[in-house]
Amino acid sequence: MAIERRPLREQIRDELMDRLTRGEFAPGTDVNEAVLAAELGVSRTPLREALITLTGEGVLESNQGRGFRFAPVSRTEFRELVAIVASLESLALESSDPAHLRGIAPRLLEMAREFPDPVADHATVDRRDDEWHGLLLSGCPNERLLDLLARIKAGMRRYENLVVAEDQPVAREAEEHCEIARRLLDGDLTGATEALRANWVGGMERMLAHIPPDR
Amino acid sequence: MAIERRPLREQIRDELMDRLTRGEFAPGTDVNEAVLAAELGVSRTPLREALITLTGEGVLESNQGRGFRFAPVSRTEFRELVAIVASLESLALESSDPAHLRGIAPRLLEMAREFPDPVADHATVDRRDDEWHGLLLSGCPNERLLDLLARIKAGMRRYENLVVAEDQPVAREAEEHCEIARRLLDGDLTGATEALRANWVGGMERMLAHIPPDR
DNA sequence: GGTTCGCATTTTGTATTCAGAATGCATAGT
DNA sequence: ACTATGCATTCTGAATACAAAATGCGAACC
Repeated sequence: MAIERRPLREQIRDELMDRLTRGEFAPGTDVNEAVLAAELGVSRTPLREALITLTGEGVLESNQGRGFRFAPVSRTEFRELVAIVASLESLALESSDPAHLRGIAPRLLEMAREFPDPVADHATVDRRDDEWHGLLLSGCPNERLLDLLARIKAGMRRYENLVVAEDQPVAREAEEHCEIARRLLDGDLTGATEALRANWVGGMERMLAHIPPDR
Repeated sequence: MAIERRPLREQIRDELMDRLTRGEFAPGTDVNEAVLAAELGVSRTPLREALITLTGEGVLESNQGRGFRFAPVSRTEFRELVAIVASLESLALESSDPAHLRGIAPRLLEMAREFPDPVADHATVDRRDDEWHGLLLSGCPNERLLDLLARIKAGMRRYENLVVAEDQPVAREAEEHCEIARRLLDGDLTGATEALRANWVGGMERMLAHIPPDR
């Protein structure tokens, strides 16, 4: 067993992302460094380093003298982020080996089909969705692109807690995934890319209903 | 005059980027925190915070126990970055107001025409190129996208020092800019986007000649 | 009563200190 | 002569200490 040797700041960053995913931090809330550091059992130094990393990912904001706070959500920003991710995932798909895509298509289809299981909580749905997109992009050779996508998606995580799982939207999402998988199975890369874009735009609209009007 | 009130870490980050642009740091070199901090006249704490920020932008790498080093260059990574930036700038162009684009097109054309002035050093050429792309994207309403582009381009800066200014490539670059501007003038957004992609790919190929083969 | 000034408290921003890991060299052993 | 081990040195990683800015409250003044 290789023992864990990562800087504290990274472990802290991950822990904070976990807590964020669990809904422990509301957007707009500010961070009290001393309290949070004590809670995590570390000193302020590596905590601040993690906070700075998360700021770079758009999860937090910082203001001179006022410290860090969890970035507030806004419909505008959400639309902006979705546009970016849709573009980047499209690029990732286009750069992937077509043969590989055809190879994973059956599994993608399968995953999409078993998607709308008993109306699970949104955390489970989101995790499944992430897995699916992860597999979809698994053949992309552009490592920087995958890194970038991961970082941007981290910045979007705070939007996921706003919605409650609903039957109909989840079914729609699954249907769109099936569509993409079918195109890949046919070797229709252009069509798949188009469907992927549509999936993001559709998902965005389904989400937007749950995001309060802007600032 | 509004007096400067920014965290040291940000000022340090900018200063380091300046020095990087001036070619003071070779890719692959590692950072000695104590020395650099003394040189900048600050303590290691805000310096490290700046280093962490730059790591998030791809300018530096960090290894447990071994500190930070300027990320080495590689043809592969360069290609990856160009693909990303090309996609994102295309998206930015497509999200811009067509009327605004038509409005700035004349100025873009003008700038492109006066581009190949007496064979300036590459720093000047790069600065001009940045200005041009900056104006091109000035109408993009997607702020997150512009932020992201700025960060990714920061990560690409270290490639700019590898090339020496040459007459012919600079002329080619200018010609491509003219092409893009003309399309915008005609209101041909699709064509402009295509030409922009071509410009990035072309620029990449012109650069690749100067980047040593991979690791 | 309301507003403003000033002080106390809290919290962030930066510096300094301490601890532990990595590197390099010298020496001892084969 | 070459390898391996131990030690000294150097540097990073993390914690603590200090300084400065922001916030909140209360009293004095209008």
